Amino acid sequence: MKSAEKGTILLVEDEENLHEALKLNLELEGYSVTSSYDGAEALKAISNEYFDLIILDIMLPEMDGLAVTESIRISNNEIPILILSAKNSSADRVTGLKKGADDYLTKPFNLEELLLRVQKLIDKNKRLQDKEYVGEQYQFGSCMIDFKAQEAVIITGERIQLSKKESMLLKLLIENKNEVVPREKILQTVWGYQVYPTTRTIDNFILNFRKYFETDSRNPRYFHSVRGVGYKYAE
Amino acid sequence: MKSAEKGTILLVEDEENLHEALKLNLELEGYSVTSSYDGAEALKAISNEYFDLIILDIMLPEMDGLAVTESIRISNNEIPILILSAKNSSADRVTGLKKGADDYLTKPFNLEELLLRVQKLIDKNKRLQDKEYVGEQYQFGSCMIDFKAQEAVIITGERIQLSKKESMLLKLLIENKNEVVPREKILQTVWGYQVYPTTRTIDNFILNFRKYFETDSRNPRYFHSVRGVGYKYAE
DNA sequence: GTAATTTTTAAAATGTTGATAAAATAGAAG
DNA sequence: CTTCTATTTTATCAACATTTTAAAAATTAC
Repeated sequence: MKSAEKGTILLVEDEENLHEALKLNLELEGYSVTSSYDGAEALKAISNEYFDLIILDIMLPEMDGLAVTESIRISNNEIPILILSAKNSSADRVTGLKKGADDYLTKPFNLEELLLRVQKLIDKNKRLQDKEYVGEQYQFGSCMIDFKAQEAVIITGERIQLSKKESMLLKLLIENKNEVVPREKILQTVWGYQVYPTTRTIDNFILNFRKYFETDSRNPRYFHSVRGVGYKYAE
Repeated sequence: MKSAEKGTILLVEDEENLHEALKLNLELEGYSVTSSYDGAEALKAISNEYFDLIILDIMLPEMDGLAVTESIRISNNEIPILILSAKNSSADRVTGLKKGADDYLTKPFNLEELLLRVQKLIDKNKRLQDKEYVGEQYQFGSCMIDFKAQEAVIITGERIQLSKKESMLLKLLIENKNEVVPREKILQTVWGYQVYPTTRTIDNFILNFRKYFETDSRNPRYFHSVRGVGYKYAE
């Protein structure tokens, strides 16, 4: 079954093995993938269906990827296009970008890089379209944190205005959830210090987090200290 | 003289020749370019100026480009970042993208390609910025604002003539409702300043809004200040 | 003359420090 | 293996310093 939660992708690639491999991996990531094997087919699919992204091989039988790109842009469709190409000359990349591609990857490519770029393109475009897009919120337990509003909302309805540094530290810990973030790393990233002789400032912030978010601040469930190293946010 | 029409760029690159060459070419394209030569300097610039894009070399003295990227993203700044790097392993690109870079170019790069990617990043972001379209009228609480007529009508029937800047600031805050709008961004959008060394002008405008629209201006319900960052309109 | 900006002082919020308490850890001794 | 002790590290608190904003008045620009 297709899950379209993360977005829908049109994959245009004529080489069967690569096609299947890509499709599998994209679907594993949660995208819904539709297949095309040549340019004409792709254009047809685009005119009938909505996609969040097109992954387009440049070397296609009959109508090549650049022509497809051009055609899409001429019809005033702003769908993000990621071009795959065996060529790695910058002249080719320039041509691709000029014709209206949004990104350009050279074969052979790293799968993780492809997936990252795919996600970036889709996210950015979703935000362009969705007015009520919420990507900067994080929920755990009975708390919801809105980084854009820089506030935390407890399920009870209580709102806590976070200070800038609180928000930064919180984000850092959450982005590294289930990993210990060393004190030095915290100081470097949030405070911008290179070295600091020892300070109790971080402890105070954690203290506050526990007061805000923990039911039993003596027995923290989310904000753990790791002696000798730093702190860890865990689910 | 700098022209900022096409956008403002912070260029962070320690190698002087490359720095100058890039700067020159970007300026020829019509961008306004500000220079930084190390990471700390860059972070400082970002915190008190507004930019449309950062071009960031990854190899910098002391604090490297990745650390800078991470710091920027942790502080909830969504400015587009284009990373320049001498390394061309996909592992490095993956790291860069993961930390929050938007694009990644490998040195030596084709100038035309750089310029194309720069423009793409800026264009896309500019479109992202005009969020939710706020029509000519907007209502909240017991107030109705008519941006076209530049006036606010309270339910009591009282009419307040808004000045041009009041109207612009109001619109900016409402367009970004429930999000903190940093002072630099306000100055950039409403006043057209890229940098202004401490002014209390914005405060006074907010002060007026609170007088106009809040029942208890000491405990604002709509126009909140977020210390060290900016202001937020919340519903 | 109105709107916009700057200046000024007061007030408030935030972040830091340092002291002490509490807890965790390691090592020694039983 | 347990217990005890010494040592290190973190928790907690309250006082303090610093930074930032509120608010009003004064000045400038249009």
